[in-house]
Amino acid sequence: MNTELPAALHRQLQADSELSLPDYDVLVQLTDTAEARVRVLDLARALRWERSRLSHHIKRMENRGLVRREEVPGDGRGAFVVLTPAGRRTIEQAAPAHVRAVRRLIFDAVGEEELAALGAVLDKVLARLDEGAELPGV
Amino acid sequence: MNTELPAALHRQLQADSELSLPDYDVLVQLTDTAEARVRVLDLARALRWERSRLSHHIKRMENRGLVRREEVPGDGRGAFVVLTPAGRRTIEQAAPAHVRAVRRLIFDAVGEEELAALGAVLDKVLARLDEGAELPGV
DNA sequence: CCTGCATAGTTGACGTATCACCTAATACCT
DNA sequence: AGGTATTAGGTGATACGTCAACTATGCAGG
Repeated sequence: MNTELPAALHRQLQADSELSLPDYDVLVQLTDTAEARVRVLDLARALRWERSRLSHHIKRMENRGLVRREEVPGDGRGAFVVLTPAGRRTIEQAAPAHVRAVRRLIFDAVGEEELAALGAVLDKVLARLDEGAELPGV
Repeated sequence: MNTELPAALHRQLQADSELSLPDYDVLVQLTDTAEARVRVLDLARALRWERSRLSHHIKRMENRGLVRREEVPGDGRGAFVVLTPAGRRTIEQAAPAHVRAVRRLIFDAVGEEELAALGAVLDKVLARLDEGAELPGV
């Protein structure tokens, strides 16, 4: 399921818009903030992505005109990622169908109490992952 | 979780062997069959992979000497994927630590009845995915 | 000031995944 | 047999992710 569910959502997005699932995740983060402007590191944390991955992805999205980078006044190292008007238009156009797809594939299928049980299980495994972050000793 | 759990298992495999998680999955399928020899299409179905993906992956594994292709006597189009001795050695050496990691991250954390609940939820969503295979209408 | 270290972010190389398309062999149908 | 459709599998282009290494700025202690 952890491959086929994202794959299905990805295909739906591609069919209805020019966005990939990761594109969508990035844009959601940006629209969720007041200024549609986020520091790269904060964005990486919110998405639980590596900085490197985000950097590559932002570059691709920048080439397509969905976002752009901007300098940070106080800190010469930092960078903002900023939603462009085109980016905003794109996600606003793509969101409804995506939300419907998520509802149809998950929430219509599962039921509330099951969902809670699922959440509990996932949290436990995530906690395991965090505590054993230095895995390779097993 | 669907990104970080595979990522953790992947890192563990890489640390303890020269295998990636997909490599491991392929090798498991091969060792699970009597002759360590499987038709490409059967392998793709068992892994729930696209033929194309499998073809690319087999080529990479072939270059590393883990598997090799073999002709099918009756059918000039087909191909077997065959486990090489090196491939067998590699997976036998890698499996114990991987099994331990899976147990530690999942089965130690979750508990039997929760696991059953999890399975039920995943099955429902998978059923949704199959029935709505022609998604993009939403 | 200046040396050293930490932080923010980028880059290049490489493995992986998908898509659209291609080739060759087989099956089917008359 | 001859023509068409189907099936098995492979390929090239491109996007995605990770790792290791890099640049440049900031910052702290002497």
